[in-house]
Amino acid sequence: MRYWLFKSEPNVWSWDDQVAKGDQGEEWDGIRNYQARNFMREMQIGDRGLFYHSNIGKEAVGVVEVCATVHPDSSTDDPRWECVDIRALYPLGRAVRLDEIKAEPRLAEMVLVNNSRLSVQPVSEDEWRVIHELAGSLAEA
DNA sequence: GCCAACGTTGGC
DNA sequence: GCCAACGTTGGC
Repeated sequence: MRYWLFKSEPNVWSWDDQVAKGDQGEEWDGIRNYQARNFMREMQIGDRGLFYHSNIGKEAVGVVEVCATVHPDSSTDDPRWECVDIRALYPLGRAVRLDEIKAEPRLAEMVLVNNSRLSVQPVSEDEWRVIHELAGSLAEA
């Protein structure tokens, strides 16, 4: 199983919106960046991801699971763009803010810190554990 | 609201 | 295939 991070502006699509979709999940559509799309192509069902609020909040708020592998993005006719489906699994014990992530030496290599514009990105297993530690959540939840 | 960083586009 | 111009993202 691999770990990822999904960025969303909460005024457009928030964690609460994601939770409201329930177990059926929702397309992670609208990605128009090759790097991000290529990461989605690597995703497997059951992979986990952090749900991160950009712009407003700037914090990781919950954990999602990939529930459909990559398929055409229904929000465009352009065949270049594909996406996966994700569903909400559980909220973090508390939100972990970007400034905390930047202040944590063990997270200095996170893509979020070094390439803040990439909207879908991989997270290492160590980083995954540290985020959960900061959130007061069990990584195995 | 500003602007730096980055990605994409298109002319050559 | 280079690179200038432009558009977008996202932190501040």
